[in-house]
Amino acid sequence: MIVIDYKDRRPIYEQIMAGIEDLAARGVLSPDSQLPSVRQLAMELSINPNTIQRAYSELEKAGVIYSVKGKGNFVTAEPGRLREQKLRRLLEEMARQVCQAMELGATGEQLEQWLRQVTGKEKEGKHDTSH
Amino acid sequence: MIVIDYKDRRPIYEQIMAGIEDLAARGVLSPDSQLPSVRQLAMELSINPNTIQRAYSELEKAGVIYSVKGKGNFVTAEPGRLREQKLRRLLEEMARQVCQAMELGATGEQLEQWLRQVTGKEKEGKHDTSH
DNA sequence: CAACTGTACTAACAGAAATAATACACATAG
DNA sequence: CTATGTGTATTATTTCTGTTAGTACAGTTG
Repeated sequence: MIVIDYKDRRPIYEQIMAGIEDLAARGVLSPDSQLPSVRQLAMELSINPNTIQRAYSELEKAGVIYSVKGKGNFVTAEPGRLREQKLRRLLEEMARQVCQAMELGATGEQLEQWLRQVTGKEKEGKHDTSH
Repeated sequence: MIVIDYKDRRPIYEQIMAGIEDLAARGVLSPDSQLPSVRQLAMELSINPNTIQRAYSELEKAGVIYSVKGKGNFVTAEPGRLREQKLRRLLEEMARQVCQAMELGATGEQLEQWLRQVTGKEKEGKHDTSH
């Protein structure tokens, strides 16, 4: 379910964090459901257990999961709350990029037209990012 | 003019590249204008000359600047062309983020409304990124 | 007890970034 | 020609982060 991309600049433990957050946000992992154990996931992904441990402990610190000694790691976050949170951060970042785009000469009208194109294609199920 | 942020994940040489690209894109550095020398800029930023050298050589490989032995480094790119290029890459990234936002539950209408708010505030000169 | 869990710890390794110290080639002002 | 400022190249060293490896210990469960 989780895929590691070694070309990705982000370290492995962050990719794992993002992968689990994503599963939790989409409801594939519902609250209180159990995650694979540190050693098991390390086996599946062919990486060191310590790396999984790091991802899990940081996810716990972020409030996404909780752990019980001797039992396992479990999901804390509800999909709705998580999606809300991720969306909010995404929009913050996009707002900065919109400002940057306007500094580069784009007008509000151009951006609105561009957005309609993108959202339009999105509705049709295709993910065409070419221009 | 160029500021180095040590909290930034990007390496110093990339921050320098981005800084110079930015100055060239905004026309502060026009084509054929001379950049500070490797050693001088290293002094100003209190970093090693080799780091500047790396930034310059990669900028040359990217076609943003050119260098003349014994004379110095000079700007190649025209502001217009650079802005165009940067804007295109920015929109590609934003398109991916729009898709992601819709996966998180945002509708096209919500995004359009959101965009009008952002572009509206931008016109007024304020950079308010709060929700 | 055995076989799972999480957790902690130390040591070693790998890669990238940055520094340090030279050295050499070219341009130009004096 | 010399001195000084350019770019360029090279090698070694350092530093930091991420990752691996191995071991150990504590709690849970059948």
